[in-house]
Amino acid sequence: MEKTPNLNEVAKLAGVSIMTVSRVINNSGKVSEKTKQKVLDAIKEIDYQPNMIARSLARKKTNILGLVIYSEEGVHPTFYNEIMNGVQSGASELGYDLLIFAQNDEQSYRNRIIRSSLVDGVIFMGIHVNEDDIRSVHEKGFPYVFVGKREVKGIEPYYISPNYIEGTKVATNYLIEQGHQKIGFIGQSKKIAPDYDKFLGYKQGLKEHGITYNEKLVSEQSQSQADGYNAMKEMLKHKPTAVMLNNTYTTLGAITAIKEEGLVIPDDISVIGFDDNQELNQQFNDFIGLDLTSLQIPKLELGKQAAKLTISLVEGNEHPKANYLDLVFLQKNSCQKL
Amino acid sequence: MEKTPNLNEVAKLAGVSIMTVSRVINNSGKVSEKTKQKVLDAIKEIDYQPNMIARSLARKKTNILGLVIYSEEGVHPTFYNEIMNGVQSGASELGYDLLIFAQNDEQSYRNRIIRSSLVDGVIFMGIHVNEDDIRSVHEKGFPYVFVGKREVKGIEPYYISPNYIEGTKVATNYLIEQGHQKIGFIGQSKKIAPDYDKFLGYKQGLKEHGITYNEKLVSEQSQSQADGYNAMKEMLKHKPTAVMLNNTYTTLGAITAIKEEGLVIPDDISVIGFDDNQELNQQFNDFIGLDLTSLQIPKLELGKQAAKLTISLVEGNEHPKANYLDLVFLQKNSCQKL
DNA sequence: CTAAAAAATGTTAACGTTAACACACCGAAA
DNA sequence: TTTCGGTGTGTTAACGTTAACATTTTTTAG
Repeated sequence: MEKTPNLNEVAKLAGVSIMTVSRVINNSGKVSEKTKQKVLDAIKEIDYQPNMIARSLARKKTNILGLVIYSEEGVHPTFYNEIMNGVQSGASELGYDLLIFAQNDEQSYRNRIIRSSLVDGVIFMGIHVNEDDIRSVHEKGFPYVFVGKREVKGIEPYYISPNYIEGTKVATNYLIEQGHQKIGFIGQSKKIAPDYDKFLGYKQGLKEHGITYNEKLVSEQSQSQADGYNAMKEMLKHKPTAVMLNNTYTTLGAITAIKEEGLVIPDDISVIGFDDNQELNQQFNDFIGLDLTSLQIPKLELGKQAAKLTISLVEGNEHPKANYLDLVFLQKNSCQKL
Repeated sequence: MEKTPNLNEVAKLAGVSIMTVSRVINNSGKVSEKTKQKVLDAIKEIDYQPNMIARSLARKKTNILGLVIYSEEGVHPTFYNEIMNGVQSGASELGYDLLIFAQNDEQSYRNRIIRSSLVDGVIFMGIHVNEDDIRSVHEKGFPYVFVGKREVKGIEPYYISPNYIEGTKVATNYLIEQGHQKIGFIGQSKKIAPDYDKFLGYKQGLKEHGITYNEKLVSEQSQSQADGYNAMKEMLKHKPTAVMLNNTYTTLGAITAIKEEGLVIPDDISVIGFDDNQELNQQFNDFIGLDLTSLQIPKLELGKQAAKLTISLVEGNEHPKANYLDLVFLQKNSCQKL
């Protein structure tokens, strides 16, 4: 590997002190136009690039964000990956780089990374984030942000989350306005906070229109296609005219069940899904030739906002602890109709 | 933010010099058992963590790998994301961290990152990698590895790639052994190297068994479900008993076409797909209730190997320029039968 | 018991940058 | 003319670690 030039060599070439070069590079302090030009020429001539490590050491700031991903069985990695792309993009826009950690790292990243001055702030992603990790970071006053709504005993953490409640409420209202009265909901899981929020929004929507909540039209099964299928099979006995689902996977299962019963979407029943996995959803829509109405989670934007919030905290700004990102409710007529 | 302790404070507390502490931390040089214990106690007491930035500066090595992702229109991000997970994991296993760059970064990462001493090596991922970027890195003797087979004029780069040719050859042989003679291939694109390799393997397989290559049974359409659908529609006129496809998307399209013609998989026609997107593939299999035989791209392993190769280069080892990773050929009987 | 070798520890100077302060120099106001 | 304030530049000491060498202490061999 070729040796990279440093400030000293630039300074020598330009016939100035290294501080002057540093000032030119950082656009800080006063430098005469003439000197500036000399320095710029020298930099160009030897193709100088500032050493980020040395800079970080001197500034006590790396301009790097850590992204900790707690992936786990049963959670589809695609979901996090898409958010990660957003985080990367958001960080990049503000001149920050992104360092990735995964929970499965052998050594505890907790000390290795966060406390080793490698990153200025950290973003946590995933459901089962280790509470000790959080406490450890929190106590040091280290800037951190969660992706997704989060409660930790004794700590009020910063988080940014899609507004699931608002999303399903809007969708429910929409269905009701279309004339639906018997609207089902599949995927209410008390264990999974986002799923429970989706359920709450659904309930609120019903309430706003004075529609009585009917337990028979709600299912707790919330994970897989099989869940969606079973739930739908059962629910169809009670003749809903529309159904809302908590994610892409249950939706697939539900559709199978609906078809099996000889019902047609949207003529016999309207379906609104939740796009956890946009690519899957789209490919699937192509395949079945349906253009399902669905609630979109703006994952890219979510990631971006998470990055920006973290950076803002790093830079010492104040923010509310809870931050919500509105969902985009996609209206595709082909799939609701009474 | 709380001030983090440094070597000096540990040294003072333990009553030794900072070098002794450093030696204990790095397990280098000789330290008596007694002193070692004192130092360890001190480290524990003040919860000391080495400062990675300072260490990097002193060692002139960051133990960070850069991953540059050239994502682009038409390429499904899931594919790269899965590889990335592998890269992260492989790097982590060897004590390296991973810094992510995306092509859409405003500033040219080329100088900003790779040449700023932030990373020890870099992995390029994506089809349209900028040749100038490569040349720039290459000339400095900076360690870099491609994911995917790569040719760059005047440069012989390191790359690690799935062995597509071998994969489709094995699959073709398998089909022939099952008794198939009229085997179609969809997705031969001269523009996309992996797709062309897949085609080559198919052709080799035929040749090895003395089966005449029939142009009518090969289609160049290679991207979307629509491509797969159209190609299959056309090809079915020539009555293949089996068909091989280049990716998950074309496979979905082809299946639609097959069903439309009233044919049954695997009774009337055998199908072998290529799993670009494992999650999609699996969800899809669940949905249609078929267990398609398919060629799996070991993306996680591919990423891991890319990381390991890069690190090995960083550490000064020699390697062949081209490195192939064998595909796993999944045999699921339910989908081939004459 | 002594010299030499080996082991344990310490000192100093990097690594490449920036922060903080110091110092010239020049024009303007008193 | 003196003094002040600004502007442009330089000097020095961090930042926290490790490499290289230096020194002290302990062990071993004769």
